[in-house]
Amino acid sequence: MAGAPNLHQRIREEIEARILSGEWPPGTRIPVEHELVAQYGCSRMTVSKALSALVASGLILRRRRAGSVVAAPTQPRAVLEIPDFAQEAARAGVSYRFEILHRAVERLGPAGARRIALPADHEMLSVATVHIYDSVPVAHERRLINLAAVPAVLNEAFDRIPPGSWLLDRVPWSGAEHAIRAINADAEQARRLAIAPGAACLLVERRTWQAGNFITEARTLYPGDRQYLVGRFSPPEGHHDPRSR
Amino acid sequence: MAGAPNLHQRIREEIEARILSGEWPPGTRIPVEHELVAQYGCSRMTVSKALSALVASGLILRRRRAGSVVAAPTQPRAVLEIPDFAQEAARAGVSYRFEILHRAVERLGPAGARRIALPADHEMLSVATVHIYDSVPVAHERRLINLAAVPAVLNEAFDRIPPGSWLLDRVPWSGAEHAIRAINADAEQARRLAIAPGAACLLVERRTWQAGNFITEARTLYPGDRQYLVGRFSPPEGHHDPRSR
DNA sequence: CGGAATATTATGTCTAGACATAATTTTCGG
DNA sequence: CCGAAAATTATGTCTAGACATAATATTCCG
Repeated sequence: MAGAPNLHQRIREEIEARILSGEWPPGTRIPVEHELVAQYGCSRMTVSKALSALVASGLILRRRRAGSVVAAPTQPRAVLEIPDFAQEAARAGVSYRFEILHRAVERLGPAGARRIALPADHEMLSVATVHIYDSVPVAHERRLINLAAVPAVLNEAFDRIPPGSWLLDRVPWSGAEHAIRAINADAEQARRLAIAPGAACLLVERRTWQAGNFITEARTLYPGDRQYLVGRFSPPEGHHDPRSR
Repeated sequence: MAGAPNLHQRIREEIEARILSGEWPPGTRIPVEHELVAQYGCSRMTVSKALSALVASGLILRRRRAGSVVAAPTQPRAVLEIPDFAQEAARAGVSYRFEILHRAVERLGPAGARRIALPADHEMLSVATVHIYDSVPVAHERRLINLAAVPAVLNEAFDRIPPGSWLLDRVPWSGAEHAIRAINADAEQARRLAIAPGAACLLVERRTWQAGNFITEARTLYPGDRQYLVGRFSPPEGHHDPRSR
């Protein structure tokens, strides 16, 4: 008798509410499945589905025989979106263009090898790009692309699509690593971004892998006076709006 | 036929592998459930569980009658951990202490009201803290705590536990909002963090709500020359290591 | 031929059982 | 009283069905 009732979702939400409201603090034992079965008048499978979802979202822990307990709050986290420049500009209603400042095949040096945790001497395509919204430069990007993993990149001129979008469309990735830092812009960077030398900038490093093979590294510099990166997060995995619930 | 076999997980992993390897690019139709049932010799419930997990992780989309298809890659994201200073120091094997630089009850001014999206004039406890690892200041934090939501904070001296940890332990939160920026340290901030005036710093703003009520805002300033914030992320929700798979 | 009614299909949710397994409790023997 | 063996319990996984629903195919009729 189903198709829409979504009873398991209702169970999930009611337990979730009690946890988030503080009624059930961390460590509280959740009613055992067979009690919930009696309470909701459904089968154990339905209850189990609700509890599984709560486990997946990190709100509860289930242990055989010991029962289910409310999990300790996880360390706060923010989700940092790394937008595609063209898409972001389109949504904001501004024009977008980019310029390729540099393009060369290089061998990976010792500094890069350390960052990427890869033996040096791998052949990389090195590309420097500046991204421009309505004639205002918004980001400066230096990118390394592993030629062994993406040989086709040699045939791409990047005259219509910037390297980041080109890779995102073509090359699947299964793992990524990010680092975020603040740096003072040097003379070259300041000129490219049309800001004062020494101005604080956000540097986002992003490295991606596919099946254990290094694909690409992007080091993107954003002027720091604009609040480019905003993340929202609700405990642990739910998709609630902030300011609700 | 149960208890450990985890067949649904195996099905999930095999489909996942085909998607991540590029064998099934976005838009590819996944074999319909009854084909998977035949292929794995299990019930439809088991297959459905595997596919539900793939939906939850954003790898596939399921539409009635239309079948399941591989989802378009989501926008890259990084997960930014916001560590508890004491815990982080303990893990790193360094000593931790903090100093309260300022503490006062204030009414929310217009600038704060704009950031928090709350009417001004709310009573807030304002606290400024500096966090120190092995006598090196690692962060400067200015915090506002909503007295209407957390009146008990008036009785807390913060002589043993810093305000952030105190709140995390006591007050549940259900929504948060973050902003990340780079700024040049002013004279006061530079002095507190023992860095050069004008040095680039990372400013992380974090605002939390509970049941629609504003709880607290923390504006934490990190010296930018150290790479404090590292996020890792795998598409969309898996917990794979980078450099594997 | 075009639009409306109908049939088909794949997923969505659910039930009422089953056996498996891990961890705790209880029992029992020394 | 203590430690080992056995019973108990709660979750973990699974099955073979069921009806519901949304979207697409097909048929039918004017």
